[in-house]
Amino acid sequence: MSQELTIYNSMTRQKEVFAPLVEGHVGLYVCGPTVYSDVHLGNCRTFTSFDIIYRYLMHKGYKVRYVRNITDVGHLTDSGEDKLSKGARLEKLEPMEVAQKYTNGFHDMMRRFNNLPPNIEPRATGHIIEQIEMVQAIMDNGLAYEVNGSVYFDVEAYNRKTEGDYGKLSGRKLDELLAESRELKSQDEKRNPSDFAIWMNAHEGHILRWNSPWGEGFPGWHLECSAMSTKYLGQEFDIHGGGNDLKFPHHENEIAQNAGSCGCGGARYWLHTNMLLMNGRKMSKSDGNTITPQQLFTGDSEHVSDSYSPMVLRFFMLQTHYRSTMDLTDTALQAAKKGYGRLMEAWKNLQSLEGKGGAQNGTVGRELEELIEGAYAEMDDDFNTPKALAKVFELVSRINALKGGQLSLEEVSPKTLEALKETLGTLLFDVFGLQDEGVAAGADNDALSKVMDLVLDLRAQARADKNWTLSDQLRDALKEAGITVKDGKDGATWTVG
RNA sequence: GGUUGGGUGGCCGAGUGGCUAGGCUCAGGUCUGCAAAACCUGCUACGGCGGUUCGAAUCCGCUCCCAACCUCCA
Repeated sequence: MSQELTIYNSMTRQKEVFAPLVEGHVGLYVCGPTVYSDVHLGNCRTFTSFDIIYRYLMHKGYKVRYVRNITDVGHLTDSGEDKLSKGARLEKLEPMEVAQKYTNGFHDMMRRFNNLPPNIEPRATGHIIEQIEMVQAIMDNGLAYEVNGSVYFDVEAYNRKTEGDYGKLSGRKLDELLAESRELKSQDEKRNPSDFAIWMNAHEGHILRWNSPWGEGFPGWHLECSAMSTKYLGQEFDIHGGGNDLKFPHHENEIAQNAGSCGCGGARYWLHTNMLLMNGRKMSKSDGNTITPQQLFTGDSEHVSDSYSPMVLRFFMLQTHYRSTMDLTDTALQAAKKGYGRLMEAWKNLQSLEGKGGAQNGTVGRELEELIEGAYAEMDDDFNTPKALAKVFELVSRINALKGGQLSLEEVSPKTLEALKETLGTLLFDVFGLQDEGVAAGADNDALSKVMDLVLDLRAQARADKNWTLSDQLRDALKEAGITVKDGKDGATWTVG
């Protein structure tokens, strides 16, 4: 499994063979949330995508340093108020309380989706000094100017110096941007509309403020990512990720700040996840086309007919490539719920199988090996989880057929079957990050297990007596209680939910 | 208007110049006391119009439509 990994680089707009700066190590930076309100589903999708990427890189044997920041200052609303300050005002809390509250909520949600924590989770407010130093470095290079205690990045000067680099990530040309934005807004302090604040003067009443060479103020949005990625991953590092909507201006400005402060390259591979849509349109809090993760878990929303657990959602995300838009609809979620259930069922079935063939595999054994290898190979192609999952489902059919007797275990060597248990388990749980929710829901509950053994014994007796009325009554009553009974060749099995 | 990415079977969703993923749904079948599950079979699609090619859903051109970004957003 030491194949080449190819990654789609947004900067070059093509797939490239991944080669880290330092052999065996990967520096991964992902733009984290601004913690001024509850996480929304789009965040969950993005961070789950990167979680799978993180997991796969580790699976490939890389030692990964995964840095994902928390933005808790500098991010302004339309009206120019800091998002954290606004939250503090509305909720009558300290800004740091707001940040902590939503950081906690964010962490909790990440855990529910079974996303691994990053190795470093730096906060913008914890890196004011680094940001001030970066502002200073940019000024020293003549690429920023101060006006009334605020410092602006001089985009035009930067673009001249780098011979037109500004906008290269998002495909924008500065002169076109200028023509556009001139009419939109006149921000008096800027020399140019496309310039952006890297340090902002704190007006009276602005709570978040720090001393700086330019007076009391606070860092501009964009700057924290440049400063913190540099601090923890270096002036040049491997992968930078984030949502598609951050390409411009956030990432474009980050690049400018990195290059503008040290003349260095920053990230070598840029990865962007695509948007989550609902019913064909972007999810947006402002226009009501939105649903919270919590609402999906409980099914309490006009947009869904059923509840969908975190793992059903994770499975749903796996079915779409991270660079494609993902359209959330009730029917699609229904399909995911079914598919996830079938996958977990097959996983359980696999555990009960023993290869009965000789050392040499028959056709079925060889197919099993090819399919699981194929699944891993798909992951090497820009983390193609939908294709990998397709291979897995071909395995599901084989596994179920072996279990059901439609395919013969004589065709599978014990060695192959044992290896499959190992490699499929690794793929499903370590790489995809799925969890078997059915287990958590009761099968490992000792008391319930014993009760169920008893009930099913009684029912088996009734069935042996051809007392169909009683056996059906038991089955129906259990169904009512949320327990599904299935009669198989070797007796009945049961599942919760 | 500019930028970026799309338009695939009933729904979702991959994908490659020819060998027609996968999930869900639906129909038929096997199995079963029944049911469920499972397995098998079927539903053979690529927005429109041209072009390149022996051959294109896949390459090129034009056109229509959609989404995101350009303003806070993963």
